[in-house]
Amino acid sequence: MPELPEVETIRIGLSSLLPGKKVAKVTHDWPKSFPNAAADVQQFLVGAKVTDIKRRAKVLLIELDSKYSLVIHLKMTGQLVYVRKLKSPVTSRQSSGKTEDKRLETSDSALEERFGAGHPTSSLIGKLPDKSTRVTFEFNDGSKLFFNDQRKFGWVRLIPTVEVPNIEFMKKVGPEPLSSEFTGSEFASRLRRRKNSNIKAVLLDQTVIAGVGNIYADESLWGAKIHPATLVRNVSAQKISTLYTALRDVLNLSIQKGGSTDRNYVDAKGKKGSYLTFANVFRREGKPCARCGTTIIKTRVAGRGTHTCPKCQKERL
DNA sequence: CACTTGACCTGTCCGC
DNA sequence: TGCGGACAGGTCAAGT
Repeated sequence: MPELPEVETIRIGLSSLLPGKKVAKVTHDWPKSFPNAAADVQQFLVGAKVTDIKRRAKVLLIELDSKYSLVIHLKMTGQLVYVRKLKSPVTSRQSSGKTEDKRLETSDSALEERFGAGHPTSSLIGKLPDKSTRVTFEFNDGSKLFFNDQRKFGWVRLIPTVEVPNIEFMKKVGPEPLSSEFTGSEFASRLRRRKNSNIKAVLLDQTVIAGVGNIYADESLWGAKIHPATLVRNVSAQKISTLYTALRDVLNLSIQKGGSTDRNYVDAKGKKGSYLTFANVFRREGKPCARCGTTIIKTRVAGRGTHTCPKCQKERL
């Protein structure tokens, strides 16, 4: 579920938390989640300082002063949650100097200050690590970054920063839809390469456009009043132009709202995103369309659960 | 080559 | 209540 807006929200969060911190220790429990050789981790990660956090498509890049980068894909259920050590350990009557208070402070307390306990924007995160924690990065100040991934589809790689553009995914991934160089005409010409596919499958294809997943495909198609199963060759130039704008609008709005939390997604501080309260079709089956009041339905297109307004988005194959 | 489907995983929900 | 199966949906490999 982390799509472009969710990964971008995490990037923004980590950018205010990690740069300058030095990696002290790394542990992991699931080899596929972080397959790098232990020797590389020791040589290029432990002791390295974070210099910058970047994003390309749905991939997060944590750059290090060792000239290596952590390349992270959250796939469906991945989370990157940063927690710092409690500033003032709870006082204990036990003999001093024996056991340090090792509890970590998630952002729950700050959230509860703002919203109250149990508020819908409160954290999904309990005590960390938990059973979904795959990799733990510990920094020299005692703070930690947890890579959690219930379904184990996500991964972390440590590779030389100069090699990042050469990995297979980076070589074939399409342009960033929110980049200022990404024009409506480029959008149209890239879509047209796949004229015999349905338009939803093409939006989801990362080699066509980067970063769009199921949520924003459905939302943008509703915005442009296009049925997701429509073959690209049957979509008018006018509609594609409308879709270009609708897609950028929903991505921008979602970044503003901290992304979409459907099930697992949380930002770098463990906080949910609120975009779905603004969504027009995604997870709104059975509810009225905001434009015409017709009941939103859920079907299957391109192998995915697909949400549409049957009146606004006429099927036209 | 263009395009579609299955595999990778675990947790949750639904029907019997 | 327990149990099997469908479902969630990003990406790559394998299929048509």
